[in-house]
Amino acid sequence: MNVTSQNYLLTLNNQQKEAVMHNDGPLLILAGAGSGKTKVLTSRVVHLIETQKCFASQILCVTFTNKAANEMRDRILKSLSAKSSSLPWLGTFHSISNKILRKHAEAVGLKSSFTILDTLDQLRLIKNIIEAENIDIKKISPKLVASFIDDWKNKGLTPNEIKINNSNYITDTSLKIYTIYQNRLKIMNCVDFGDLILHCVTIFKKFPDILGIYHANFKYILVDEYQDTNFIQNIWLNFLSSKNNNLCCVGDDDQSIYSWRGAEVKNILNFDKINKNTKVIKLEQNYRSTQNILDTASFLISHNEDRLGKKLWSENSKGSLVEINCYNNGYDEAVAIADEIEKNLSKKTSLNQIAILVRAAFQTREFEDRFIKINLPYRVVGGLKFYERSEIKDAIAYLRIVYQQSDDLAFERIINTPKRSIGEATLKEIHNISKTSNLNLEQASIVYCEQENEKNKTIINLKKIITNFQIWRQLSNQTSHYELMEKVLDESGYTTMLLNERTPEAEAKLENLKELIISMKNYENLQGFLENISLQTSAEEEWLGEKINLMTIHAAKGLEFDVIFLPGWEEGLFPHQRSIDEKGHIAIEEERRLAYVAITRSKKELFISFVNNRRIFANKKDKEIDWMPTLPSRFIEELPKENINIKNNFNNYKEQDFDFNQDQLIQQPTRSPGWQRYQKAKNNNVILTKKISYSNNKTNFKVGEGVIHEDFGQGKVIHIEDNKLIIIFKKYGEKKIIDKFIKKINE
DNA sequence: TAACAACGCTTTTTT
DNA sequence: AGCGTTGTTA
Repeated sequence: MNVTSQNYLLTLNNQQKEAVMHNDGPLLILAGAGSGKTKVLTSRVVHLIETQKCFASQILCVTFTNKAANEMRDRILKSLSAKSSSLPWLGTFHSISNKILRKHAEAVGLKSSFTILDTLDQLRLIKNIIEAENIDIKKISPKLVASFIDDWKNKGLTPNEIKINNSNYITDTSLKIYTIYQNRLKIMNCVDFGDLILHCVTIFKKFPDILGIYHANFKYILVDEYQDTNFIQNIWLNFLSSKNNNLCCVGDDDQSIYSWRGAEVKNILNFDKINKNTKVIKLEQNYRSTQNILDTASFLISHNEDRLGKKLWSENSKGSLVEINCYNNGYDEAVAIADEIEKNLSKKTSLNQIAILVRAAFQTREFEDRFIKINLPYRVVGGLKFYERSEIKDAIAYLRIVYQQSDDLAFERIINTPKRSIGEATLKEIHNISKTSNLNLEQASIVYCEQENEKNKTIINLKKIITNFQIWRQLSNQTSHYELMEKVLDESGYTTMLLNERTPEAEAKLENLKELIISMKNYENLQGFLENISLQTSAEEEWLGEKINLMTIHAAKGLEFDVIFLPGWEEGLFPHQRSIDEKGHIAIEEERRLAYVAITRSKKELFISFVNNRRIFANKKDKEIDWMPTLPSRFIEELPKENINIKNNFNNYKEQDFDFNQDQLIQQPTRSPGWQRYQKAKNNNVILTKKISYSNNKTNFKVGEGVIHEDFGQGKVIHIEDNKLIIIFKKYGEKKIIDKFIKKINE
């Protein structure tokens, strides 16, 4: 080994170096935010290859997102001295499972050509089953069933392994649907996301010889974002690592933000207990953020009880204080943030280094509107998923049915798009034939056509499209997949349909289809394209050009920017009411971790803001705007005051008597709700958002005590922090309220 | 019976 | 604001 080949070691600190050079045996790296986690992982892979511990093809490296996988691949390949290496087993849990499952599909009763259903396909299938089984859709929604099925799969449970404890209509019906759902998937030769992992585990369990192949191949296993693995993913890992025991996991319990998807923090908390002789290395030096940002994040996360605890430190400069802003409404907030970017930041910072991170995807809209208006370029990251657009899904559905006749979901999707007079009633007939004669929908359609009057318009159209399927199927063996796509779009009438619409939307769709055809050229053939498309969340994300980044906090995980804006820190939005309702305390801790992730994305400057009135959605009918008066997020109060600077924009408006009339875009005949709220607050002495209290007063309320609140009615105290009470109200669920607005119930 | 228009209900986070 | 469901028309 020569010296130059060890360049990757030069810039590492001692802990990082120890992690990179660790030889065999289980290794757990607890890596705080910004501590060089990716660098350690990539360096370790490079180290293993350069020191000839194994070949590149013998390393299994698992990430959660394609983005992370791509970045890691780039970085590793750049550092390797032998440029010819490739990393065939670097990818997401799902993409690697896909690869494994294609090789051994028969072992679980599938054909290697199986199709991967996305969430929308999944919902459609569930809905079909609900209809076919005559279950009342009003009693149980497909979404709910889907979440049950996902939960079960995340726990590694197949339908016959499930034992329902507290049996009720919802769980029983969901289980019944789950059973049918799995059968339908098998018949259609389809899998969903959960199946990719679960089928692999089933294979590992049932076929030791197959598992042996992977034991022999995977000398080292590395896992990124380990805190977000769920039960079944962990089992998956344990199977694969059980022979060599060279499992290296990197994670941060404070950044666990996917429990709603089944992630179990206990995987990381118990790692060293389950894997004997685990070496644990903590990376606690932060290289990313300024002191102020880091302190803010650390102080906030210290409010969580359930954590391993790390002491992040940094040699970086103090930097500027974290700015806290308060605005009247979401529109003002968007205007102010756009102004800040336009006037102050765009001169010294690249727009690419600025990001606005939101709790919920819909929040980006207000910013988009503003940016369009003042002509600031932006990109929404992860927002509009290319392959989930309806026209793209339609196009792919055509290819799916051509590729695989059994794909009933694809058949149903496009059989009447464009319109061919094949309506609901016809489809129902076809379904009946399919069910009684055990045929797929295409075969059933042929039977149906023979039964019916051949002069019927519907029958003529149906015959025609099925003939087309057959012609295209022939053609798919002779022409390239992208030429086939072009032909299918033209001959099916899809292109004509869009052309006839003559709307800007239709034109955009045509453009997207062109883009699809171009991107198809990246795949070798039809099979390669269809096998991978469902796992590809976005077409080559457009990171080109100078643009402001808009995304959800979840999507920002693993990324960093010079300047971060965090709007919408309001109770109900962040922390999100729905998560509070569903899981209470545990959810608050997860929301807090989410806030921690958000803050720690920032390298230099951080702006947090909240508004007094959040617009929910516009009601078209009476053109009134629905407003929700909001309180600042409890997380605002949990920030360390010596690191933040509260800029009170609220006061400016108060001097103008808090009148919203200068707000030109929202013209309202009456006083705005914000004004009304202000008046009410003034009279009732209710908490005003401008007064952010840091008092440490102790309260004389007790946990468990019954209380009453003017607006929220009766409730019970379930948690106390200083003078702030968390109360479950009978009607409004959990809220956090300062004690002086609460009365004891018997007073 | 299919296509089109009007109504109305919902919005967390994702491979 | 966008989609699915329901109601109306051809």
